Amino acid sequence: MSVQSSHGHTHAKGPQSLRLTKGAKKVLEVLERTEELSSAQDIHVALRSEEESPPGLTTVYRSLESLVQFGLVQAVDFGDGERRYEMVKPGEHHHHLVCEKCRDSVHLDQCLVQQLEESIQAKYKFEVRGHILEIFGLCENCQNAMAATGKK
Amino acid sequence: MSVQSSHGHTHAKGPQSLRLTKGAKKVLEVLERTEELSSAQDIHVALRSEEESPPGLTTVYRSLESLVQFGLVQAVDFGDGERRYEMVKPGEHHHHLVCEKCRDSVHLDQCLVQQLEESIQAKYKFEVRGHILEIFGLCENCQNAMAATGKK
DNA sequence: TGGCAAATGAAAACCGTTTTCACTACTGAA
DNA sequence: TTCAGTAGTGAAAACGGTTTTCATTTGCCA
Repeated sequence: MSVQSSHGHTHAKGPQSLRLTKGAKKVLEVLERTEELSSAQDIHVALRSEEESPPGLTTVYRSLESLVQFGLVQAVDFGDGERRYEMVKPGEHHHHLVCEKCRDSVHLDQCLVQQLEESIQAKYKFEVRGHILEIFGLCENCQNAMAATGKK
Repeated sequence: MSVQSSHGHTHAKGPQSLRLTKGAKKVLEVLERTEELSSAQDIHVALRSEEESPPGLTTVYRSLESLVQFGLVQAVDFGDGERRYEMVKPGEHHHHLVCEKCRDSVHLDQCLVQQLEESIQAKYKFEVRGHILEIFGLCENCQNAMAATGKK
């Protein structure tokens, strides 16, 4: 897949040929320097605080969609009704530990599911194309905080 | 945790003592005889087609919430904006293969993450309390259908 | 039976996301 | 360089699942 600049007339006939639009570049910049996962609205807020004429929310959503198609960004869903995004480091694929208390998340360094896929494929004749795995619980800090206050 | 009937005055002081309300029972009945995952709206539709005075959507949502708290039902989120629910068979914990085409889902017979939890706990000092793992792809039928029509 | 808290339903509020539509910006061709 | 056409953008509206509000009903208990 080739990534080209915005507004180029490509004569590619793909469903939609992918371009890196201006807005998408700004979105990507935010994600590049953000350690944690960001929601579309997070990104929008960030852009508004630093750009003179920041892209609107709509454009942020659209940019994220195409960045995901590019494979530059991956969407992560914790099932709390708000999708989050992060840069894809090439060749990396990983999951998160999400603290239920402070919502901080930690990357697990590699994909824990890969080795399962083959056996699933064989056993169920199911063509695996993707998966979500997110692990919830309490980070060390919150464990301590709760122990201190006696809350459960 | 004790499950009691609706409207009972329990003198338990828990945050909210859990009761199995009339609406929740009906919701549970639907889930009991449903093989696939059901959304709140699925359940509501099912109830409307078979009850003289079916619980409203609001009640279905509230029932599901408490059934999840009871531990009788688990919520599953595929990240498509619609939460689904299923009965928890005691002691069972599993994940799903979800076909991206027809949305059918197959239960995996056991939890694939359990053995990971210990090592995560040790390595990250993270207290694991739960996780989501759902695997997406194409079921055998849809693979064949696509092969037949040449679609990709 | 009367009182009261819990349960319920309808409608409205919510909130993240998507769609619509008018307008702007860019590009390639003439 | 201008023109035409297409892609990108933003504001506002639409959407859809879920939650909240609030008035009403239900059923337990004294």
